[in-house]
Amino acid sequence: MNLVEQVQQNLKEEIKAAVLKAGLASEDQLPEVILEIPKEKAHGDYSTNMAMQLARVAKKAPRMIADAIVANFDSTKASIEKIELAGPGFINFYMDNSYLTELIPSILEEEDRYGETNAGKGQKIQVEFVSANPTGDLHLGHARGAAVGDSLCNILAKAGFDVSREYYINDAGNQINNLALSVEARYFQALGMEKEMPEDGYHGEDIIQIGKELAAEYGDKFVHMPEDERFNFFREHGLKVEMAKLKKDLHDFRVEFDVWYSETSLYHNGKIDTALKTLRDNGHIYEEDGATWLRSTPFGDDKDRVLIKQDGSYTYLTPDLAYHKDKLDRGFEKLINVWGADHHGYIPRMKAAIEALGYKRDVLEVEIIQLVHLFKNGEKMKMSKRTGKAVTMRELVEEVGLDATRYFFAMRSADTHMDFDLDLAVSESNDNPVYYAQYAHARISSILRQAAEQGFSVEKEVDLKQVGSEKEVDLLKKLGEFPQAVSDAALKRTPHRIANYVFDLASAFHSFYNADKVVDKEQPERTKARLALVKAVKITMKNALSLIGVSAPEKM
RNA sequence: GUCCCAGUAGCUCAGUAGGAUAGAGCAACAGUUUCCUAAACUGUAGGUCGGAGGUUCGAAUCCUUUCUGGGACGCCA
Repeated sequence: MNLVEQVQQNLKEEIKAAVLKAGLASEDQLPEVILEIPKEKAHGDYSTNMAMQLARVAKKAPRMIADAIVANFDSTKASIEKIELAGPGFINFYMDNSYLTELIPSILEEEDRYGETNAGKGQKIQVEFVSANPTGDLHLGHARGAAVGDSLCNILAKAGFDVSREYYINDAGNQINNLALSVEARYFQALGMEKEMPEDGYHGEDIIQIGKELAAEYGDKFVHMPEDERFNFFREHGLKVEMAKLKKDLHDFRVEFDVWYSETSLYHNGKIDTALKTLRDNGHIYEEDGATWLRSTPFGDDKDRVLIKQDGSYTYLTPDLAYHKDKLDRGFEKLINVWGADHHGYIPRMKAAIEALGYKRDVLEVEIIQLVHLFKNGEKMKMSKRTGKAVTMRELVEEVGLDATRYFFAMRSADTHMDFDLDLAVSESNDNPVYYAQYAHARISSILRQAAEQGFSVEKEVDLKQVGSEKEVDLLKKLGEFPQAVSDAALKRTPHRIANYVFDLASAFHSFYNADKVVDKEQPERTKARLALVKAVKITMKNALSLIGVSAPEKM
């Protein structure tokens, strides 16, 4: 438990004690003590609505209850400077904030580890994200999914979850056949021969490129090859090239996976059969119209789902549910799937399948990534995978820059539609929030460099009484909130909160910077204390930025 | 037609498990540099939280209904 949590814990205990002492409620009637940080500074550092919560139990007016609580409150045990009653019955606590300075040495000590919490209690959690078909370039929507998924994983890990990041490769099924036929067509075309693209072919630039490369390397070697042999080659080759490209693009986007899970492997290792057997044993399968169905409606699905089609092949759901069974068999207690908005309707189906397999439906959580609209010169840009004119993730990063792209995706809550303003993201002006945060880090680096030139060094043991100006206290409070922000973002699966935190911290720092001078030869003791403070900010900023995949530059 | 998501300042978005006078950035307006990076800071102005009912001490938040925008409703993946 860190310092701030400790102080909050003490305060909660004392509130509880006061309520009991005042005889307002018995131990088992006592609601959980809710502490909040008031928006308004004038309302103190913390406030509680305990008096209002107790109104029903104690059958008294909230103000009277609040009076009784305050009268029985022992201020000496909880770093309280003053208590006030306000509004309908809020109790506002003004802290003796000198304890906050203790944060400085503790952050300097923890360094990279600062912000780690035990909110996840080591729970084994698996996050599946991106999982785009290897049939073309990653585009805008995938980029958002990748940024959100990766940030979420970073945050979960920081908050004490045991996280595995996985990518489900759809390397089986129709789309891969279409990939093979598309590559084949582009290959023939590269040789100057007529060949039609398949009906559901992939028209991306990348497939044209593969065709050209094959033509250049092998000439017309494949033209004369038996058709099925040729098909197999194009299939394998297309898959190989697409996967390599996918992995590289994601790596360049600062996204790494622990497991790349092949759909095809489920066909070969019998896991689909096992899953089907389980469903059959549980009595959730029936045959009709020459197909095999999952009776999913009892588990909240709109209609039952086909698992094995008339032609004997599986639907998309079948290997996917086998994959999810495998995840659970591997011991994960919680599964998070990060899906695009177009898969929204797939959720009840998957949850039903999980329940039919004998697990609790709540082990699966789905985070939906809403659509991204790209704006340039105030105009909305169209995207379509079919025509191949989509803006790819690579193009986006090349144009906008990696840090700005990651930050822009991280700063919005994932389940709302997003307008991505290209002009703003590209601009290196004060309009751009990415640089605002990075600039704080660069500024601190600059201060530390100059302090070093003047003979100062950052020490852990400093005279903490030197720290106490209004801006310093604000900054310290922000620093202290970081672990809580991490826990919160993790438990609520809301990575954008970390981006908000980054912004708030930067704001608190810039404000401090303009009010208080750090390096001052006339005041060596205060300088040392402020250097330590500023170094703590630098550490925290870097830690927070890294959670959302944004770099922390020393210079700008 | 059914289901899901969204609707908050001119624009883009927050809003912490129902709390106090709903916040921030940009845009607008007015200021700050003999001083560690002005990619910064300080201040002013800007709102019927889509509309209407309801639940209670108290609602942007929960419930019902309605309007608007987007998405999903395959033996596609």
